[in-house]
Amino acid sequence: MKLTNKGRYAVMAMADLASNAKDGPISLTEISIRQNISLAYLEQIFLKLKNNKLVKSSRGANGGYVLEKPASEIKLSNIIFAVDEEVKTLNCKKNSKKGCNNKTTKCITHNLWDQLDQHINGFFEKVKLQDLTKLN
Amino acid sequence: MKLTNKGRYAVMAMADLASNAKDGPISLTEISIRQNISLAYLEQIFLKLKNNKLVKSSRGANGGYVLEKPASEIKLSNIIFAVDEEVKTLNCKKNSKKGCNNKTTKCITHNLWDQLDQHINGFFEKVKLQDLTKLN
DNA sequence: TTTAATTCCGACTAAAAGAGTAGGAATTAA
DNA sequence: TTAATTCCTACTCTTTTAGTCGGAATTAAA
Repeated sequence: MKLTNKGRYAVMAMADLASNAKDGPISLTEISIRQNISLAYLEQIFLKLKNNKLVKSSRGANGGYVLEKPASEIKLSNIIFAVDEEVKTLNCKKNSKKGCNNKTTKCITHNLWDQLDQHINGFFEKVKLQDLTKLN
Repeated sequence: MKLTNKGRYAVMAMADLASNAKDGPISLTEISIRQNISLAYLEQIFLKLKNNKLVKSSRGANGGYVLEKPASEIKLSNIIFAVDEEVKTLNCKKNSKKGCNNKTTKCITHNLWDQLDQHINGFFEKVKLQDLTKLN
């Protein structure tokens, strides 16, 4: 599975965006200071968030980002997926015609890991960006 | 969180041990062949499993391993924990006196990641080694 | 029209973790 | 005595993570 700082930062930044919404867009500089994440790193992350249609940008002075949709409609899975590309624990060879571990059959744990994936994904599917502010 | 090949291999090996139980102990060579995991790697893994009292060893020729407890009493969390040392997704600074990201407060996602940890751990707590054979 | 603030973009790098190898010592059944 | 086996430590190669860096493009405001 991939659940790294980058994924966490993305969630933090999106939550920041949601809870500090104001009239115009919010600049990464602001978020960088509030969340203590390097600006350059945030830029990388927001590029992906933007490509995944989670935020809209305006360039130039006073530019920045806003959420593309209401926070109630953004699932955490969307965010994680956007920056980490996959939420999968399954390390079995996926694309090989053969089964796991290059044997002809699925390994004993194959279904188990599948279930775990569903379990974790389910968690991130359930929680919306909006819910985050309530957790604190 | 750490959910790596090593953890998966450990579960596979333990399941192998459970389902191929016979009169005497089972050697790592056997498991290595059946599960297609390198012998040297298995040795590393079983060292930890043994230290965590999940298996018993007998040395010398015809030696090998047996489960220390019935498969119905071994939780997957025990196995994962034994080889991966921790099941934690939380990347926030843990031991620092300060909060996450060196700020004085917990980060927005702190509780969220805590919940996720519990969610995943709950999954591994529920499943027993014995249950694995039924999944296939 | 200039300047400063900002997003955009690709390339680069250092550190850590993952995945496994290698070599040999100790033990024990046959 | 020998072969099979666990035990143990150290090493190495590769991939991933977690950023940094430099500069181009854009735009509001002075």
